[in-house]
This record gives sequence, C-alpha cells and structure tokens, in this order.
Amino acid sequence: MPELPEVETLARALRPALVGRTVLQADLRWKRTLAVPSPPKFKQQIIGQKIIDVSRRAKYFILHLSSFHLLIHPRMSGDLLVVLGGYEPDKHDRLLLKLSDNATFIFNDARKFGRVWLTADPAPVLADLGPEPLSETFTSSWLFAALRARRRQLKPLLLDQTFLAGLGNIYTDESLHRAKLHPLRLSNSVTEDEAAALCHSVRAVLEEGIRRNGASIDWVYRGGEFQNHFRVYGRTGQPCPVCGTAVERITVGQRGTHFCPACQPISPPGDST
DNA sequence: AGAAATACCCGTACGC
DNA sequence: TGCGTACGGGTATTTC
Repeated sequence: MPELPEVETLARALRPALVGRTVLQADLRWKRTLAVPSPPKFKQQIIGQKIIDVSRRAKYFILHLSSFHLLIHPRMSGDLLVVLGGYEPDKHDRLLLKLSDNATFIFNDARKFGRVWLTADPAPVLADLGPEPLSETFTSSWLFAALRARRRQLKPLLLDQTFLAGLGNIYTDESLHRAKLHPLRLSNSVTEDEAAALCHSVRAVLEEGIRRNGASIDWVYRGGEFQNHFRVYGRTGQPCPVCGTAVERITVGQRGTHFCPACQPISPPGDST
C-alpha cells in the first residue's frame, strides 16, 4: 500500500526520533527481507552506526548512517515505526533495530514483500528509477516528450517506476481522473495540453496525499485520512464527484483500475471514432 | 519494446 | 460458527 505520500509521511514523522541515535543491536527476523548483504555481514556492518539523516526516494525509505545507507522498500504491507521505551516484538516484525536511549526502530510487514538493503552506495539500487514527480525535473514539457516517445497505455506506464517514480495504483487512478484521461489512452496520443494537465494532476494528488498524511487503506498504514478524499479509487458504482456518473472498474495489466466513463472518455475530445 | 503471465505473500472478505 | 477460497497490491522475472 505505501506509495510516495505514505513513505514521505513516515520519513517526516520518524525523522526526529531517529536522527542522532546509534544502532546497538539488529534483529533480522525473516531472512528474505534482507536483499543485501548477507545476514552476518549485515549485523556486523550496522551495529555501531549512527543515524545521520532520514529521507525518501520514490517509495524507498532511507536511513543515512555513518558509513552506510539502509534502504527499505515497504512494497504492499510494510510499515515502519519507532517505539520509545520497552517493546514487545509483533508476529509480523521483520527487522528490529535497537537504538540508543532505549528506542526501537521496527520494520513490520505482514505479507513479507518488503525488502531492505544495507549498502555504502545506494546508487545502484535506485539506478533505474524515473524522475521524482515532486522535483523540478518533472515538468509538463518533460512529460509530454516522454509520453510521445512511447506507445503504452497510460495506466501501466504511470505505474512503471522507471518512467516516473512513486505512483502506485491509488494515486495513478486519482491522477488520471483529475486529468480527465482514460487509463487505456495510448501515451503517444496525448496532446500537449493533456500532458500539462496530467503533470499538474500528479503533483496535486501527491501533494494532497502528503498534506493529509497519506491514505490508510488496506489496514496497514494508519494516521492518514486521504482515503476519505478519493474521487474514483475504490468507489466502483458510486457517483463521480465531478459529474455524478457511476465510477467504473476495469482490469488493466492485472490491476484494478477505477475511472469515470464520462469525465475520462477513451477517445480524445473531438475524435468522433 | 512492450505486453502478458507468474511468483512472491497473507489478512481479509465472501460464499457455503 | 467454521471452513475453503478468491482477492489485492508492487515489483522482479520470465515468456511471448
């Protein structure tokens, strides 16, 4: 579930409790959670490291340590928290870091999809990611050129992290609805104005998600309230907030896809076909 | 190149 | 109530 806004919210919320503390013990409770390096090396490398900073890239949560970077990708059901004082591990905790001042950093992940990397150089792990949608490099002119350069359906393309980094199923559906673009529209059919609208919508949806502290669907991430403001996601059969037409749900590339058939026609405006 | 299928997982919702 | 099963979600991998 965590997409860009949820990971950003976690990074902002946990930063004050993490920065400055030192890793005293590491407890890896499910070995496949660790992508890199081997478990013995992991423990040896991370113990004694001081947390210098906390950040995010795409959906990766990043701990900047004295000599390493700890990257955590929560995938679907991963959750992060810091507990001050005593802590009794949960059944689904995958990695526990005991920190100085009696704090514990916890990576909990019921579905075991999440992965963790400990590396001196995070660049190779992040190498294939597309631009950050909230950065200055994500402009309507870049998006227009990038869309025209490919011939793919918009929904799978926006979910492709090498095209644009950070959107998941929810924010993609919401972005396409706000831009009035059908999820099956081919990327090379998008006009300059539509690309500008999509660029603006992606930013607006992500910013609203962050402003509302993320979405709390799928029982995992708590705290946010953006789920109360979805316009199409998970609203199959309910009225589109813009025009009142019932929201439809189709499957695109094995993903549930929600859209308003009236606001998001399959054909570009003016195209009688 | 890109589409499609598959694997990885398990809490939840749903049907009986 | 309890049991069985389909489902969803992000991404790596494989196959077409």
